[in-house]
Amino acid sequence: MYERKILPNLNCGLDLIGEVLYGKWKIRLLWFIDQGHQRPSELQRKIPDATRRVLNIQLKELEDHELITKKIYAVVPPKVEYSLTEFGKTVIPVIAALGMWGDENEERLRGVILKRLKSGNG
Amino acid sequence: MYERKILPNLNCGLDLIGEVLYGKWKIRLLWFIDQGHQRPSELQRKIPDATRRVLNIQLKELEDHELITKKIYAVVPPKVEYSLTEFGKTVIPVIAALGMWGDENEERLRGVILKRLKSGNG
DNA sequence: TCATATAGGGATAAAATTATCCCCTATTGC
DNA sequence: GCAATAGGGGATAATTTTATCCCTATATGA
Repeated sequence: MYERKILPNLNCGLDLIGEVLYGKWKIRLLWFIDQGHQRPSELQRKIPDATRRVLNIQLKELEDHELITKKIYAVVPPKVEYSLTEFGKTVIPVIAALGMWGDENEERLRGVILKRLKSGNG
Repeated sequence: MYERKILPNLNCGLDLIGEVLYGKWKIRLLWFIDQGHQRPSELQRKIPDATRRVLNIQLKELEDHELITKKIYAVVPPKVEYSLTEFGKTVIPVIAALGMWGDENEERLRGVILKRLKSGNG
C-alpha cells in the first residue's frame, strides 16, 4: 500500500471531514449505499466511470473510517453488503446539502466549469 | 499550465460542487475571505501550511469559477483584495455544514483517521 | 468445456495535484 | 546601495491519487 510522506492537518472540523470524504468516489458511494444499493456490483453499475479496483479501495477507507460496515456472506458466488453505520448516517444530510447546492446552481456551475476547461488550463 | 487529459463528470449536483470546491485549500480560502481576511498576505498567514504559489493558483480557480472577485489597487506596494461574489456567498452555509459536522465529531474523526494512518496505509 | 456472475487484490502506469526553488515589479526607509 | 514590503509567476520536483492490467476462487447454465 501507499504510505503517506506528508501527514495531513487535523486541526479543525474542515480538515477532519476532508480526510474522510476526500476521494473521487466516496461521496457517491455513501450516497448510493444510503439509497439502498448495498452490493459492490450494484455500486459499480451506479458508478460506471470508476473501476472496481478504485471502488474497493475507497470502500475500504470508508470502512476504516467507520462510516460503513461490510458484511460478507459465506455463500457461492460471494455476496457482500455494505451499510452505513449510525455514524455514517449522520453525514448524509451534509452530503445532501452539497448536492442540493450543486443542483440549484447546475447551469451556472456547468457554465463556469466548462468555460475554464476550454480556456486552456484545467 | 496543466491541461487535463481526462474530462471531469458533470452529471449531477455533487459532481458540479466537487469541481469547484475540490482543492486542498479552497474551502479554507472561501471561509477566511468570508471572515474578512481579503488580502493575499492575510490569507497566507491564516493558512501557513500552503505556499503562496498554491494559494494564488487556487484563488485564480475560485475566481474563474465566479465564487470570488479580485480587486487590484493601483498603488505601490501593490494591494489586492478578494471578496466573495453573491454566488460565492451562497456556498458558505454549505461549508459551514461541513465544518459543523467535523467539529461535532472531532474526537471520533481524529481517532479513526490516526488509527488508519498508523496501521500502515494512508 | 467455456463463458458468466460474484468478489477480491498485486503490480505498475498514468494523471493530477502540491510543493519547492528561484526570479520579477516598484517604492520607502535606512 | 540594500533590505523590506506587497504582489506575482515560470520551471520542475515530489507527492498523492486514479487507472490499467492481469491474476485468484466457485458454482451455474449453455
